[in-house]
Amino acid sequence: MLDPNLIREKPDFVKEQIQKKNADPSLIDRFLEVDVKRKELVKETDMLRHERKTLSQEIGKLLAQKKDVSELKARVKEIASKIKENEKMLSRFEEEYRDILLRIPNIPDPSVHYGKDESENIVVKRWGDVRDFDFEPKPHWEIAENLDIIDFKRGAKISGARFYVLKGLGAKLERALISFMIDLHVAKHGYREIFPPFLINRASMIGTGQLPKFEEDMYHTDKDDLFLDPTAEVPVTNLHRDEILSEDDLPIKYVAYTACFRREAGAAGRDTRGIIRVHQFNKVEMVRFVKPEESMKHLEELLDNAEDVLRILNLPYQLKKMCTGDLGFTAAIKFDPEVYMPSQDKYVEISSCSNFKDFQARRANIRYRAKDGSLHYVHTLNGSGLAVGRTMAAILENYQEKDGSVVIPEPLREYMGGLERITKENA
RNA sequence: GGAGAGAUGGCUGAGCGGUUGAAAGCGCCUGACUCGAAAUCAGGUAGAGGGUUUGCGCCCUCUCGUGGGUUCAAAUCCCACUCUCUCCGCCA
Repeated sequence: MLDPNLIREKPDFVKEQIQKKNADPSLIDRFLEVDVKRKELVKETDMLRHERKTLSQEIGKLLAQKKDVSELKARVKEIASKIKENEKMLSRFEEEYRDILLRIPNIPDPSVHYGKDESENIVVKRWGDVRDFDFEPKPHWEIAENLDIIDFKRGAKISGARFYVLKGLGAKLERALISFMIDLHVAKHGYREIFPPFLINRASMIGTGQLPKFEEDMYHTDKDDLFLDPTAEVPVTNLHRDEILSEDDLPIKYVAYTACFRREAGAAGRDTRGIIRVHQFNKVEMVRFVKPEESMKHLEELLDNAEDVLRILNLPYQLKKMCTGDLGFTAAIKFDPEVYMPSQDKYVEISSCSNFKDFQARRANIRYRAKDGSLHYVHTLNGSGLAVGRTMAAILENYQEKDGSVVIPEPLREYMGGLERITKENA
C-alpha cells in the first residue's frame, strides 16, 4: 500500500499517478473522507479513554483509603459504555480505511513512460541471433507430441483443459531446467535457495498484493481458507512479514522453485494451444529485500540474472519495458524478458522483473532497523528466473531439427545424464 | 484426531486484578577511559495511532498471540480461535 501521508498531502498527485495505471481516482476521495471521520472519532474516543483511566486510578486510591466510591464507579461505567459505542463505530471506519488503502495500486516510478495498455510497452533491448531454419519450424506442442514427451489429452482427462502431462525425457528436461536455474542463481548470482509451502494463507496473499483485489484469479481451498501458490513471490516475500530486519542483513536474496497455480479466469481463448498458458506450471523465482536507496540498482541486477539464464541457454530474447498501463497493481517499474518463438516468429514473455519499492513492505510490514536505530520499510523486488514451462517450449522450438528431434542445450546436458539430443527413440 | 504445557519488547525471560508499557540479562546506540580497540563504568534504547510545535520536542490513546467477555480498573480472571512444544494415535 501507499504511504497514507502521501495521499493526505498530495491527493491530486496520487490521483494522477494511479490514473496512469487505469485505476479509479475516486478511491482517493473515499480514502480522504474516511480518514477524516476516523481521525475525529479517534480523538474523541481517546479523550474518553483518558478520562476512564484517570478516574479508575482515582478509585483505586480511594479504595485503599477505604472511602466510598460508588458514585465515581457509576460515572466511569457510563463513560465505559460510551467508549464501547465509539469503538464499534471506529472499528467500522478502520476496516473501511484499510480496505480502501489495500485497493489503491502502487504508483509508477517517474522513469516509466505513459501508456494505456500492453500495446504501448517498448522493446529496449534485443539479444542473440535468431536461427535461420532451412525447414518450417514447428510449434512446440507438435514437436512434443511427436516425441511423446508432453501429453495434452491425458492432462485434460486427469484435470481438465490447460493441464498437461510431461513424460519421459520431457519430465526429465523439466527437472533439469529447474535444477540448472536454481544452481545458477545460487552459485553465480549469490541467492539462497528456499523451498516454501505451496498452500498459502490469506494474510500472506494480502501482503504481496494478490488480495483483496484478485481473489478470482486464485485457486482456493474452502475448508482451510488457503490459496494455491500463484507464484513463489508470495511465500518467499512473506517469509519476512511482520519482521524487523537488521540493516546488516540487507540485501537478502532468495531463489525458490515452486509450482504455480492460476485460474486464468480472464484468459479464455488466449494461447489455447501448447504450454504457454496453463493452470499449473513450474517457475524459479528470485526475490530481493533491499535498502530503499539501492533498489533501482538491484532491479538492474535482478534483470541481468534473469537474462543470464537466457544467454547461457543461447535463447534469443528481447527486453520489454512496461508502460504505466501494463505495470499491474503492485509494481512501480517492470521489465519483461521475452524469448523468441520461431514457430510464431514472435517474442513471448518468459520472465517478469519488478521493483515494488515499499508497496509490498508496507502491506506485509517488513522493516529494517538502520545503524542509527531508525526504522524503515525495505524495498522488495522479484523476477522469474525463469518460467520453466515456457523455457521448455522455447528450447523445443529453437533447438528443433528437421527430423523432429531436439538438441539439448550444452549447459543442460550434465543435468540430463550427458544426453545430447531428444529423439523419438530415446524419449 | 486425543491429552497436556505454552505464546510478553530486536532476542532471552520475570510479572499472574490498581503509578507495569512492563524487572533482569543479552544486543544495539551515546559518553567516559584508550593512540585505537577490547574490557570496565555511566546513560539511553518497543511499536502503532492521534494531538501540538517552524523544528528539537512535548502530550494523549492503544498494543503483552488474535478476537470477544467480566470489572470502576485486565499482560494478569473467563470464553473462543490461531500457532508452538511434549506425549498418544494415524500416516508419505
